[in-house]
Amino acid sequence: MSSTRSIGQASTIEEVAQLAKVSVATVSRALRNLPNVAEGTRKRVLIAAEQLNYRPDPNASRLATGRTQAIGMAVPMLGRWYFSAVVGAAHAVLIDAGYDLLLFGVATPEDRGRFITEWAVLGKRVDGVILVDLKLDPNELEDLALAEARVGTIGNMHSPFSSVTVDNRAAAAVAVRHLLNLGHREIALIGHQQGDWPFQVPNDRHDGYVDALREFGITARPELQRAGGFEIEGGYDAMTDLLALPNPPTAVFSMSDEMAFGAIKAIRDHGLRVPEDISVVGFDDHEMAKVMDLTTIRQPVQESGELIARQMVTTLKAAATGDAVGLAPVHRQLRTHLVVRRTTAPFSGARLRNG
Amino acid sequence: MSSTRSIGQASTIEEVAQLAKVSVATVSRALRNLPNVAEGTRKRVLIAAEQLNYRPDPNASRLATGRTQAIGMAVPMLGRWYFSAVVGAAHAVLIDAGYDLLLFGVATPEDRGRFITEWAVLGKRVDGVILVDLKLDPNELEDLALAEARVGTIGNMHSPFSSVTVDNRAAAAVAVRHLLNLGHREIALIGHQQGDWPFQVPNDRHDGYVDALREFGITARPELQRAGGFEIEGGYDAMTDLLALPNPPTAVFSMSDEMAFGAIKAIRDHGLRVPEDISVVGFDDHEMAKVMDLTTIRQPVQESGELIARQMVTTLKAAATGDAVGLAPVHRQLRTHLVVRRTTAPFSGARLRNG
DNA sequence: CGAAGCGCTGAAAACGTTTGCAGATGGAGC
DNA sequence: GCTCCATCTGCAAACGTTTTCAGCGCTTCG
Repeated sequence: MSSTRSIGQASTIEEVAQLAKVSVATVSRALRNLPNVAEGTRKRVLIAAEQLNYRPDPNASRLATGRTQAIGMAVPMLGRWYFSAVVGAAHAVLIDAGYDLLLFGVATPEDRGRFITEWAVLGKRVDGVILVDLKLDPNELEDLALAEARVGTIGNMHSPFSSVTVDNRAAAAVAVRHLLNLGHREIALIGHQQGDWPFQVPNDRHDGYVDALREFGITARPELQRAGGFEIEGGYDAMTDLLALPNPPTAVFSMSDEMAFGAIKAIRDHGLRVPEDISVVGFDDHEMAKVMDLTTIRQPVQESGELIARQMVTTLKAAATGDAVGLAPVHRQLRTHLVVRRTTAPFSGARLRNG
Repeated sequence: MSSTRSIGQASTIEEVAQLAKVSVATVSRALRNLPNVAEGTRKRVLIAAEQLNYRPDPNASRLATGRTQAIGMAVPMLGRWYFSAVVGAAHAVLIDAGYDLLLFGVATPEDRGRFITEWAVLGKRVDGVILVDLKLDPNELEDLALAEARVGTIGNMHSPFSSVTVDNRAAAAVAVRHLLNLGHREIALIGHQQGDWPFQVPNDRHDGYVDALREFGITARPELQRAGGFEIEGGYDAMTDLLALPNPPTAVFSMSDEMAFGAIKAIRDHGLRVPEDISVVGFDDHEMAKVMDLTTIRQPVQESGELIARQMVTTLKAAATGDAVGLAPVHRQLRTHLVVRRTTAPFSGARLRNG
């Protein structure tokens, strides 16, 4: 009985060949279901392989073929819900298609550079790379193109590579417009990043915020815009600062639900109520948004991960078969929509004042 | 200016050798900082390598050495906060130590088997494997041992392998005792799993729940124990069921914070208050626990990930240098503690009744 | 009956490293 | 001057696959 599941030593294709009384070439062909091997032979090989519990050494394959059957995923902030959700969804698709998934955390622009040049392009670790919310600079784009890297992106569109995006600018505008329509005029923004920031998404959402305000004849005021680091804590701190303003905002648009959660907590800790005193709208539709009754912009997170993974798989298939048309990048823009829950309410008419 | 960062074609060790006018063997040695290469030579090689932007092909290295410089992480439910936090923490350590991180989602027992035998043991993809919350059966243990696999585990202790754990049973007992001390007697459990379940952790927490009740002379009642799938939704459903009982519980211990969040939502949707009507205590100290004011058991999630990763790195170093004592497994048990917030309160004396 | 074609198989050359072994060089000790 | 040793270097054999090319035996067709 132990014979059926005993693992034994790793065996080589050579041993399988001997046992099946064929050459290694034939074993290789038989196991990969190539044509041109007689049915009887294939069966003998399969039996021998089974008996020896043979598994081809992926490193040898990779060396011989130049293909790795692995794809890399570059992700800023692995701990954030959005990213782990995307990775989880992509993972399922990739494993299913027989690819290994290598994870690469990209916290800083330098990391990103290292990742792209050393790891992805020069280091032959993966057949393709999925970039989540990373904005590439022209040099990096060129490097990747020169290396004929297979790239898919989520969050940003880079025209030479397939992408899955949402219209962050329009979606943010929808969120802010919702607040404006409720009568709010002093609307803060949490998540704004000043200066060079290696991500595009926050910039787009910022633009949407400005757009919506402008429609109502309002110019965005810098003191109402706060960085939040896209974490709960950062949202909390940003909101705390906003509450200390002489004229605190009556509504807040947060670029991520997690920062919104922190903001809500800060508001409550301050003795104020959501939405009666301050309205809050987030972005993501985080799984906790329902629990928190958070009004937010839903974006299809899992679906994005799945789609880009699937796209990557087809791209690689096209590359393998030399199908040029299959290699053309495809860009998909998925829909978002506003989910109104209970953290937003009409402007009461009462303005808060400090000092 | 483009010359400094141009990536160019991947170059082989052969070309570096020619440029530096030495043999490939010397290049190999020089780049790996082996002794026995003259300083002048090493410099020539470094310059040549730099100039050609050379990076060794990892697959060729792996084939030649049998080492992969990669470690695999097996994780059930990639999307759950706990797991992504652990992965994130481990990732940082591993990348830093020069290892690649391969992710492997293990949703079912079959997955786990496939992972262990085919992927980790027979497939030479990784030098070591970190198992998060996976319980191995004796066969799998034996397979891994036979293959001399380097294994580290989080959540469960398997004596032949290094581990980082917490005392789930004792910690759960602390949580339930907290409720008992507040006067609660009808205490429900969310997260209980019936039948064969491939994870140990829930079983331990279940035992702790039973332990604490027994100390107070209470026998755990099956109808108060509900599975919750360790997700928000599951917690919501479980709580909804509990609320429909003729005599609903006055307090709930949830095996994870996420299920606790769902439970709280269910209680509120039912028109009841937390903690006035029902107390809730969770497990994890999820980053949202603070926002939700959830009383919970804090466990050192990031620290666990870091520690097991570090342990893996030292184990592999020991294996490489043939240091037998360094290979001995080390088991670390980290402390948990109860964080009392505001979802627990003394039993009011009023029992809820349905029907 | 010979040539051509087809289906199957095997020999051997890649793929790009690492490493055991031996050789070359030069200095120290006698 | 010779031996010995230490230091450095190169040759060539691995590592375990894939893939090209040629060859073999049969059938088919002219």
